[in-house]
Amino acid sequence: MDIPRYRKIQNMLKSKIQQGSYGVGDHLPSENQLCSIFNITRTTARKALEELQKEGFIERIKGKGSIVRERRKSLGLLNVKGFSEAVGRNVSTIFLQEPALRPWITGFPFPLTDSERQSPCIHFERLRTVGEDPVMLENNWFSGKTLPGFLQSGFEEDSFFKTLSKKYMIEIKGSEQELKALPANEKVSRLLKVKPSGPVLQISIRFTTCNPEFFIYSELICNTMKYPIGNRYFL
Amino acid sequence: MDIPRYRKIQNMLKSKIQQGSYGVGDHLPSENQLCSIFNITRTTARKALEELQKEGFIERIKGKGSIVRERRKSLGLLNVKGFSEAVGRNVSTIFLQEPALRPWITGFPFPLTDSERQSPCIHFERLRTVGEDPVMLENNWFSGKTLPGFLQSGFEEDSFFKTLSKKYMIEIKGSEQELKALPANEKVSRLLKVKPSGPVLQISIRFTTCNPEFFIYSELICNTMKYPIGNRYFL
DNA sequence: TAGTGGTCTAGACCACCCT
DNA sequence: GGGTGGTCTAGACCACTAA
Repeated sequence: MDIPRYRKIQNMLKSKIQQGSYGVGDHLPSENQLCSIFNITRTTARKALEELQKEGFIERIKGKGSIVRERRKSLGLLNVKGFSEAVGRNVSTIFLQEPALRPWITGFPFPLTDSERQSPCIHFERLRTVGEDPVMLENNWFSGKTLPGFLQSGFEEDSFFKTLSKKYMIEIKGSEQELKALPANEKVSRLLKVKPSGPVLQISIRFTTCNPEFFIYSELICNTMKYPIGNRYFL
Repeated sequence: MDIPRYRKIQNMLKSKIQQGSYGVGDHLPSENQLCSIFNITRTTARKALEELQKEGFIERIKGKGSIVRERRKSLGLLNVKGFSEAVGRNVSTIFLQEPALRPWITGFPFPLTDSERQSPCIHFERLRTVGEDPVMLENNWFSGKTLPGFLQSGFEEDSFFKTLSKKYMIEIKGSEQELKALPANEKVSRLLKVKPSGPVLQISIRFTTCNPEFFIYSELICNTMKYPIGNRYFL
């Protein structure tokens, strides 16, 4: 395998947290316990836990241990992950435009690379709802050359990011975001059930991936009145 | 000293970047060079560089080196830092309410601890401008018991966070944020020169510090039309 | 081929927390 | 006092980059 050992352990612990095997406030195995369980050194065990801390799943306290954090109810952790990892369960998604080859839009706040400009992009548009409430209008664009067969096959587990990871081995490495409060235009107002010119939050994101020439561009327009956007950061 | 060696090196490199000794695209010393310069092992050198990467100052590329990143023009890196570290130089600050003991406000999205509720808080309000443009209305609250003498003495280098660090040894360890697009009320509209009910971005933040019982609560209201809020995140 | 960052081992000492 | 995470040493092998 070329997946590092710390990442396997990190992913295993993450699934256990997401599935509820570890609840909020629970202690994960300590560094030394991980060492003996997996036959690794503390450096490797630490790395797995540090990554989980960076992702916001746990808090690490000297003398105490690694403790599962409370996940706030807001549309959280927009930093890197997609929608479904962020909120609870009663989330649904409607495709307004199915994935297809389309020209790049202009006016996006991040510059495209030369190689991206040379050919059209794959684009799709989705409306995300929580219960009965439409909450977010989401557009995604990326170079059409990098993901062969993307238009033919569907999403894995309805998740764009899981599809990238499982089918194309593309992992998100980071993101740049730009936040703007805007008045809703007619379309946004209708779809998100905001009154005309009512305030909506526009989040423009450029995701960087393990392929240094492949970026994903997203624009999220959010009705934050009922579901504010949550966000955590650790040093 | 109780400041770890990797942090000293990290801070030294950070100052050099901020002062321009290392420009965008320049290579920082490699891990091995740092080892021999400072007589440390690679673990320590790596830690210093990894922290700079987390803060968004450098990018680390296998086979190439640690390269100073471009800083975007938007009000960047709101994740953890204050205002002055984010934008360029022509930033000014007006106190609308000087620091004083005041009762806690209600309706803040983060719950206060019992110990915080028991006594009034220190609060101040500032208006931040870039050039001629008022850009952000900032309110800060924190427990009045933890920072003796705060009301008597001024800010170091006009920076709240530097004052915390230098006078009280309080370092920011992380933050939780909540983002909302709101219509401007009369006061905000007047101060930020937004039309009445025009959209503004409200960022509510709870900063966690090295003192686990001391939090700083901030509310930023931003006119994002001309200066969007920028944000970076790395895994 | 030499240099870079990424991963990993096998130890060590420390401050801090809890009992 | 025993366990936890935080820091650090002194090595090693690897994949990747650039000359």
